[in-house]
Amino acid sequence: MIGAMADIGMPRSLRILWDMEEQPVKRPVQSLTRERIVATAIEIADTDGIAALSMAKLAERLGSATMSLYRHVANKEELLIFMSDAAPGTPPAIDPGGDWRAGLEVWALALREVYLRHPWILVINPGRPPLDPGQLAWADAGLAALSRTGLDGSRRLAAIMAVLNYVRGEAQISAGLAGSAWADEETQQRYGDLMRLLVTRDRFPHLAAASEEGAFAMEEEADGAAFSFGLARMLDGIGHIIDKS
Amino acid sequence: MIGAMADIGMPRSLRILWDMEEQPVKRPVQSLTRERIVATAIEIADTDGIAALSMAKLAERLGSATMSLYRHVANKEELLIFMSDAAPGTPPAIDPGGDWRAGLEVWALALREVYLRHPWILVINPGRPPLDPGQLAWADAGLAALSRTGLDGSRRLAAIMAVLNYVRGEAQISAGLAGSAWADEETQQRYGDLMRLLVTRDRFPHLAAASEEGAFAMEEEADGAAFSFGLARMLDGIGHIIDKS
DNA sequence: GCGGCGCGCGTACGCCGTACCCGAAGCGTG
DNA sequence: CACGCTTCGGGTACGGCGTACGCGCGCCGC
Repeated sequence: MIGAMADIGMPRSLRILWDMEEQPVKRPVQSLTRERIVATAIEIADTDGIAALSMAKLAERLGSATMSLYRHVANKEELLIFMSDAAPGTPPAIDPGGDWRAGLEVWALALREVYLRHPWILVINPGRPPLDPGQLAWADAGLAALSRTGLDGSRRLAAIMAVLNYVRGEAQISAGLAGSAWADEETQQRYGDLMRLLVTRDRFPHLAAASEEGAFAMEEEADGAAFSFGLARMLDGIGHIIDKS
Repeated sequence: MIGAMADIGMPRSLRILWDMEEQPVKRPVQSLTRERIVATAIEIADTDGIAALSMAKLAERLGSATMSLYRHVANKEELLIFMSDAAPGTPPAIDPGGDWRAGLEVWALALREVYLRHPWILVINPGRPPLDPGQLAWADAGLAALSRTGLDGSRRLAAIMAVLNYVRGEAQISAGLAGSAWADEETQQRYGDLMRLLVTRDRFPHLAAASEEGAFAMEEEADGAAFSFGLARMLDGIGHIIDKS
């Protein structure tokens, strides 16, 4: 099977990821392993941001020389692929027999949590469809929630992709703000002030109207509220076609 | 007013952006202008990708020395902010009196087009809420579509943010694939083969079930279809609360 | 005429990813 | 036991990046 993959022209990174699953251990003792490298890289990216992750810094944290890393990863891009396969962990177990909406909501919330804990996943662009074991496991978990809904296969897939896209988009903005200088409360106060200053009725009439109704006061509350609202609308929409099918 | 902004502690980049609007021209002749720099930077990022945009390359394209750019932008990060303000252009004019759903759909499609034309917008993380004139104009256009729906201000804002988040998430994945080696048809064929090879019933039961129903054959068609499906679900969900209000 | 200032530029520095080559240790084979 | 091969960790070196800093030129108001 692995051979077949090579024939098809699977990228090196994916071959390694799937090989790993097939033949679990059987390695000689070695101080530097891919697992350790990837785990440490994730640590750095989580705490200091993806921009602070350099091969030199990573090696220093591992107590090794920079170039030694290249025994285990082909280059930095491959390291990032390994990182984004490992970081999400295992998806929540969704009961295929349970309520589809509750299941999908759990799934979406877990996914958002992953993105908020590892915001750099949203920044590194895979440039290819999800084919690593990690991503497929998450897709499978999402589909589990919809398995008894009567939707056909392509609809089920389209539905979880829609939810995933929404979660991804929201998380990216949310994570971007959380990790910046705009996170603290005082600066958010300033944001409201600036908004009221810049949004005038003649320039942005509809924005001004919403602002006068207190839209931006609302926005200052827990950002989870905005996320839940959008998610609920998406689930409403999915429910709409489930009822009709 | 500009003074007030400075008092509040507005970042330099935003002050420039809004200043520009207030006092239109009145500049001496100068060969290097911020407008020209930003426009050329956008050109490079669009055609060669954001990774290919360096200050040196930009200067070369402009026929100037690298360090001359720093007379007009504080640093590269500020340049990126200027770029993402300018690139989206003016939003489509939405008739506030028209059908809200049609209006929002036009808005979402235009937004997606912006993201596909300038994929780098999705990669650079603003790290702050949208406060530049460009972003606010788009928000205003989106809100126009909902102005007669009976939703209150914060709901209208939450609704367009939900749509924006979805569009953003979808565009990011879609743009990532479009610009990669997986774009051509032959490789997509391989993607289907790999999928069928890796997705086994014991490992990913629900994914396998969807696959057997031809979910991945469907996925190979125009990616616009998947986008429209998710957007329709989101709009269905928004319609659901409009009807109830 | 002249001082100041805005503009474009050149040099230099530290950090980045990584190509390339070397030495040491463990292994099966003669 | 000797030997070569393979595998692993490391060191050096290079080109490219963003940008701090200082210089000279030309235009402007006085």
